[in-house]
Amino acid sequence: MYRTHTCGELRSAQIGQTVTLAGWVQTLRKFGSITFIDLRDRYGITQLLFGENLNKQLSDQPLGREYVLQVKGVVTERTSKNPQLPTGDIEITVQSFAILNKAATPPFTIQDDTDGGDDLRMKYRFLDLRRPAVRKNLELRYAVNRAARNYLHENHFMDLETPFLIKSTPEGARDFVVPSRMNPGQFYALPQSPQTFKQLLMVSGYDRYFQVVKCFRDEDLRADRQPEFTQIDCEMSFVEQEDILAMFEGMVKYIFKTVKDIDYTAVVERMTWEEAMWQYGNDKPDIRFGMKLLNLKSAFTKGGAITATGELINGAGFGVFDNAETVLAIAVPGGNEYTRKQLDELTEWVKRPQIGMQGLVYIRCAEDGFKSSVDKFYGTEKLKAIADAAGAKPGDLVLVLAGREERTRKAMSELRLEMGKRLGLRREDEFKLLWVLDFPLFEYAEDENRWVARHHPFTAPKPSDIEVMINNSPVIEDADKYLEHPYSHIKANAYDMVLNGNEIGGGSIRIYQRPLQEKMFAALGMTNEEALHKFGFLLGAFEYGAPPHGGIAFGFDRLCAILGGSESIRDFIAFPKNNAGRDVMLDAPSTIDEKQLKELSIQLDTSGRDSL
RNA sequence: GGAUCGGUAGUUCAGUUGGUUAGAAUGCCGCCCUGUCACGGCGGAGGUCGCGGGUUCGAGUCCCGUCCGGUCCGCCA
Repeated sequence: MYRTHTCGELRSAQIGQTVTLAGWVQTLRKFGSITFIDLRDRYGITQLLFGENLNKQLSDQPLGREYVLQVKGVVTERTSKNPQLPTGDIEITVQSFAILNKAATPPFTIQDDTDGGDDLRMKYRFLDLRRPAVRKNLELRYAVNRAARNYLHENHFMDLETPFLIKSTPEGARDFVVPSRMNPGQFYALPQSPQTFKQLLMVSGYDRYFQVVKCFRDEDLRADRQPEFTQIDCEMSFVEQEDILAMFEGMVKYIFKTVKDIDYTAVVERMTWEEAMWQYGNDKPDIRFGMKLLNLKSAFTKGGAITATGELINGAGFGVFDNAETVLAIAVPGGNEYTRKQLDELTEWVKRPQIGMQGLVYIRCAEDGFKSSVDKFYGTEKLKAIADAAGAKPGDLVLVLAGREERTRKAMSELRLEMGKRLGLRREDEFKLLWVLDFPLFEYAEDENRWVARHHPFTAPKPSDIEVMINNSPVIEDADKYLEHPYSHIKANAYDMVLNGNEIGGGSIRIYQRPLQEKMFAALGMTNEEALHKFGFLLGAFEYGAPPHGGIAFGFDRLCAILGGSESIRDFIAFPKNNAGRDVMLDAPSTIDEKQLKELSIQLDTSGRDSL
């Protein structure tokens, strides 16, 4: 037996017991004739004491950090206890030991505040994973996984596996493809999600399905985006949107309770997509704080939300604002304190290429008046009108951006988040859920002059919009006036779950009737033949009694990262890829040899590349 | 495809307007130490300043190119 206990479990209750431990050497502290060793495993650290009798034997052989050590000894009360360690009241007085394996000096220290950079950590990920901080993340991941499974199991969902080698249907993200040796010149694709399979399972009568499943998308990476990632993928039959929302806010609340011991008793807020875009400039608003966007000049929704004061402003000789397509403002609470230098810095911030604004107008609102960057142009009256319209109180700072609609809205959304961050309003330990509902079904793709599915092509329109879809041709006669096409107003029976400004889940009620699904494919510009070739199996299945159904998929990695208080999902994945989609430990992807290529009937086009 | 920040000892970093032998901390090696737990003390080894080119009497420092990494935009139904 290698061990009787782990390195994390012994307490003063076990004093006097003879135990055997095995683990890794965290540190050695030598004092001439005695030596302390901290022995580490997954469960914790236990101090070992090597007395005079063993010290010579210990010094006679090489022993260093990360050596694998087995010791037998007696649990002893420490003369000086360490309150920082759960096992700090005791130590093991070692009677005999064995070095189970040597270890080279690790390139970085195995501790929470490691001295290793990301690149190095990824190259030696197996060492990085020994660090308690990383281990905690993976433990959290497992806890979330387990909680989700428990909840879904209790609610009669069945975990069913779906294939990874499937058919490429490029619509949306790029597919990863896998060549088929037995079918020369043909390729499988790795699934971007098990979407069609779970719908087929509904047709088959497995009315509650789930899977914690890998999905693959060949797109550029981000801190919160990996080419292979994990979804909690779910589907239900005989449900309406309301049933799905109830079931899955239940799941997320259950996860909160189980994993974080948070009683999320509040009602999960809801907002339409249009409200989200209007009030936050963003389809996944962070509602932990206010600072809503105010449209001083509405081009966004037709005349809808201009306040009485706003109307006063509109077109009343406001210079740059008059010519701008959109003028947006936020009121930053307490922002009056901002110095000129800070405001200049903020102006530079919005002028960065990533934000891309020309400038930033500010109005400091003090008790005794207004001070702004546009004093030259506007009198107190107009400044007051803007401040009032933005809902600013004395002591606040009004920030105004103007320009092209889409860019300005996006920039203001970013600015709002940045200000929220600077003011400490985005607390890591505060969690706010939100459903965003009523997304548009279609998005206009300028470069192709056609409609694309905003969610995916299996999403059902709102029942009230089905007629509009069936009775109108998808053809866009005048590209400039796509907004006037009836299709641009069709709403989807789709929903996103947003947590602290991150989309953690998204889904929809699906189309389950062949004619509507065919109409959808046609609306996306597919010919009948194409539709049959790509999705004939699904259309066929819909002929054999497909039940009404819908579902949702949660971004598992992202959910874990947010619950763990991190922006990056990499530390919640045991073996992640780097920015360029590489596994630096394996050095993958890599070339394959001629023989493999030949078997796969693949010829590389090396023209225009450096020869290898 | 684009923007931006970074690359100097095993590691994390500092390195001034271009100027003598490129530093610190930590890690590593050796010696000393019986109560440490970030142990301590003394000593030591350790550098292709990412790579290539250029400017200069002289380049870690300036310029050009390139590679690698981080973050972001585009992209991600």
